[in-house]
Amino acid sequence: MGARRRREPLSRDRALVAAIALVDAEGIAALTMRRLAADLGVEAMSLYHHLPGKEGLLDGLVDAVVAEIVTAADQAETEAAGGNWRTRLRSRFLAARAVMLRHPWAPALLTSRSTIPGGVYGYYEGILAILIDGGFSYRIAHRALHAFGSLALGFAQEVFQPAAGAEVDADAAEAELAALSAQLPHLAAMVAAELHDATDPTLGWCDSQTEFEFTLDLLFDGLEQARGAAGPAAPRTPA
Amino acid sequence: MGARRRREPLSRDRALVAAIALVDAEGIAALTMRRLAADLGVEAMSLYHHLPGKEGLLDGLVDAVVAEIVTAADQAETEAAGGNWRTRLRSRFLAARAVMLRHPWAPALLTSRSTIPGGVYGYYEGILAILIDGGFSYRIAHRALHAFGSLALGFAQEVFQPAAGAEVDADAAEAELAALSAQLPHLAAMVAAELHDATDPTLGWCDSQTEFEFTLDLLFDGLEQARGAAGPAAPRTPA
DNA sequence: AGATCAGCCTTACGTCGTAAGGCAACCATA
DNA sequence: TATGGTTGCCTTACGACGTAAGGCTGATCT
Repeated sequence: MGARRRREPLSRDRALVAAIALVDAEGIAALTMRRLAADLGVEAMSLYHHLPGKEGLLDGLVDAVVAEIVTAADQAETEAAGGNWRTRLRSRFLAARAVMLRHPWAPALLTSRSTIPGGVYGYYEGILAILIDGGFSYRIAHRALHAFGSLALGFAQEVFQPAAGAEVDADAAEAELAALSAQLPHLAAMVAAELHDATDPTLGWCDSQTEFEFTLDLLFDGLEQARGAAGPAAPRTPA
Repeated sequence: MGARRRREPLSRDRALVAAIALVDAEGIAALTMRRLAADLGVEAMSLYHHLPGKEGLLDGLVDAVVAEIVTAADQAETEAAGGNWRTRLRSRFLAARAVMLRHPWAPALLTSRSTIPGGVYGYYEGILAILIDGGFSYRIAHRALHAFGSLALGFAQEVFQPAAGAEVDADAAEAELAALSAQLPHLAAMVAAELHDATDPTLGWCDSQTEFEFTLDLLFDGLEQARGAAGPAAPRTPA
């Protein structure tokens, strides 16, 4: 209280909130020190009193996303309490995925960072606890963590994402694939067979909920088999 | 033959070869139009007579890597001819992985591009052919492709890569984890249990051959189960 | 010999991250 | 109330980046 300040003073938190809003709206490329400052009604260099540079800003974004994941996942698992390990892990991963869908820039940012955000340790601790509680050895649980990979944080490795805003040339891509069907018969046949509900006919056209959950179940099935054994059913093929 | 030219003329190929050499040696951040030109004994703008800008250069790098993968994978599968679908896919994926190990910058570059390199269509056609030949439906084969994700191109989704050159603080990290063991008991226990042969004790410490193959086998096991069925063993958990 | 042209260079612009230092409003103290 | 420090923001400036526009040079062709 008291007389209001001439303007709300800057702070690390205010900067991060504005940065997330900016990146959600216009993509990671729009996040510039100058632009962020402008959005805050301030000059670029003022940000340096609250953030240790651009890299620090990006680290802050990552920390924020991880925190959002942890919150969502904890809540989701609370709601799914009492289930078996599959159900509980599913709840966590799908909650994480919901966060990622809100922040499409997050996967690329996460995978580009070279420092591990502090929050993920706790997150993995939670996953690990579920696995151990589910009867897995530390050995298998460790490998399971690796196998989950980015799925644990809510996103699939979409090796080639089709760029936002290229949706209208559906029949153009279809024609292209038809032209290639001579050299790529299986691919053309598969796309033809699968093109019933998909609207975006590129190779990366369906990181849908279905694909995400299918992969998850595939891994869970494999893990279930491996739970007591030394490894997967056929860990080695003869050389 | 004839009198040697004053200097070897520039070309798209020479530029790409130099770019790959530069990036292999000093990382993707060192790849600058000016720097690349300097390596070629030329001015930056000269590159624009052979390449359509920086993005085009990166596209060229991606195409080159994909071509290398395709070559290696084709050869590997030839050597493994006659095997079952698992063996043949394994050969391809492990060959791709060998390529990635030669170009550590490739995964990040691949996942950051928004256009699909032309060569991957043929690559996926080959994988698809193996799956169909192995008795899978187009439906399951399609989902398998998604499930493989980046594994098909030879790299695991290493969400947090520990930055090159941070190897010496092994016991520092160990001490840190020991300090955290109170709050992260399972994680600490797992690391302690698994820290027999690993030398780089961070969360991302082991994208080793073992983890890669384990994940692969996990997926193969799951797929084997799903081959005739409509999906994984327990595709849905009760809501 | 003169014209054409590919290949390379020079110069310059706008944008980026950020180092260095200035200035004005606030607070505690006397 | 005067004073001196501190905090918070701004101004200016530098070097690096990608690249647009246009100039020069030497090989090739008629």
